[in-house]
Amino acid sequence: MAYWLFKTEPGCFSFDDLKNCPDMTESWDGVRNFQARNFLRDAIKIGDQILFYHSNIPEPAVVGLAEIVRTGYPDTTALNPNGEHYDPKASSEKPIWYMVDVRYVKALQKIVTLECIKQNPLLADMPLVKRSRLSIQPVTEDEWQIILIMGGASGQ
DNA sequence: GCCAACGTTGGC
DNA sequence: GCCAACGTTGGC
Repeated sequence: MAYWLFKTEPGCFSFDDLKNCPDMTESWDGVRNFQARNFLRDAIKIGDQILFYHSNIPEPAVVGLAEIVRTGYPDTTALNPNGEHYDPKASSEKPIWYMVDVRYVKALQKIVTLECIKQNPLLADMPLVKRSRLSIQPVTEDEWQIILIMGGASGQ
């Protein structure tokens, strides 16, 4: 089992949106970055655990936990010319882009802000700190445990 | 809203 | 295949 950090702008899709979706699953579509695509297509497995991160807001932070319920499959939003994620190079034969399905697990007791993550030397190697633009990032087990402790959700 | 970082594109 | 230009992301 592996750990990941998924970034989202809450104005676009928030952790509450995930919590409130009727069937408790939501497709993670619209990823248009090759490195993140490779994680979605090749590396992410069912049951992998996710840190859900809100970006592009005054206080960016990890706000909750989610998990993978379906592994990578073609992202058909790339095929819709009227959609905002349209990519004219994609086709049903060559989808280029992939998505996964995720399920809400639980909110953290307290959010773990980027500021706090930056202050912790044990988290200095996280891509979030070093290469913040990557939208899907691997998280080590140590980093996962530390962030859960900081968020008041350890040992569960 | 600014701008630095960085991924992608395209001319050569 | 290099690299400058361009577009996007995301912290501030």
